Amino acid sequence: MQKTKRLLAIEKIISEENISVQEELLKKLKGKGISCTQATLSRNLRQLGIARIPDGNGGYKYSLSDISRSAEKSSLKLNIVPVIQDIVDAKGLMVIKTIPGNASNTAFFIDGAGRYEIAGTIAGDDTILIIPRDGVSVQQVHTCLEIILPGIHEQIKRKQ
Amino acid sequence: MQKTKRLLAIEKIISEENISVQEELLKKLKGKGISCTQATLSRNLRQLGIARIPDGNGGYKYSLSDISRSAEKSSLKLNIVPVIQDIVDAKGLMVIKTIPGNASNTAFFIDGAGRYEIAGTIAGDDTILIIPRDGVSVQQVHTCLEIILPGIHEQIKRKQ
DNA sequence: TGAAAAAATGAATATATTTGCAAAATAAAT
DNA sequence: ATTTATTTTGCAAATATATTCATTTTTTCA
Repeated sequence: MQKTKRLLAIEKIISEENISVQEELLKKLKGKGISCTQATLSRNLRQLGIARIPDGNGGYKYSLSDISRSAEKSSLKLNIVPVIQDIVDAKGLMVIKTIPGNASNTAFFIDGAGRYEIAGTIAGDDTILIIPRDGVSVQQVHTCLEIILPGIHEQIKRKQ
Repeated sequence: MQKTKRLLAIEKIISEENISVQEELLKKLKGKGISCTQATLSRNLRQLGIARIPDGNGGYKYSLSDISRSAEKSSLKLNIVPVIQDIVDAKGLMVIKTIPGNASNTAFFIDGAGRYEIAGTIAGDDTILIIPRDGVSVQQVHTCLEIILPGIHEQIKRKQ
């Protein structure tokens, strides 16, 4: 799915570089082999909650807006990451293991991020099933998880 | 000072109501007896760090961006303003007098706002020296201070 | 699978925002 | 007080962004 790929790429570029107009972002995307029109970009930015904010220096830059950022900064996240024990891909789905009793908190948090890539989650006591939206690869969901819970993959590696 | 009054009014309106386009804000201002053109408004919004962000509902609204918001919400501000006794310009610098023992808190708060206009501050017990960045006038620092600590000039006037 | 519905997209256009420049207002300096 | 420098402002024009509408693509459902 072209759109998901584009949304991810947009988020990534926005968070790494200073983009001040959409045409600029358009070119960066083209550089990554992703192309669309400015109109589509405008719509995508709105969907992602990305805003054009004053950069404090007389200019502007695109940036995740308060809402999306607050989800990102949430200290909850700090509590969530450590309870995750393992992530296994299976049948195009993703299974997350947590320490006992923590699956539903974690799933709730993941749901709360409102990511496009994730169709839904089901949580038991210590296991969460993540169902990617059709057309979204498990790899894309990994990327997405890393966005929601930075450092998560690194952390799992350490545990193993 | 017309501009300061307008900046304050803009902040207030933005934080109380949902404004989605500048013309709308222009009308609200007119209703309060403050008038300017949309061009000026655009410039003021940039100075204030106010951005047009997706409202999560398919629309847009103006909102203080993260930086200004964190400065604004701080209840610290309410404690800071009253301890300021006087502001005197001297030699292109600015000297702020506080009640005894409060200079360093206040300077810390001002530093925290991360304003471009201010190169740095030095605080004693009841006196702060504010050093404007090269090319920044004392007048600009006044405007900037009013942004960081709304109502501060009004308050000093009252004390005198 | 094939038809119907929904979602995504581009082209062109409408709307909104920003900016260059000159004039006006304000502050600084003599 | 007058002149000089700085800042602010409005106007008009330039840019940038959002939206409409028609079309294509994708999804849903029988």
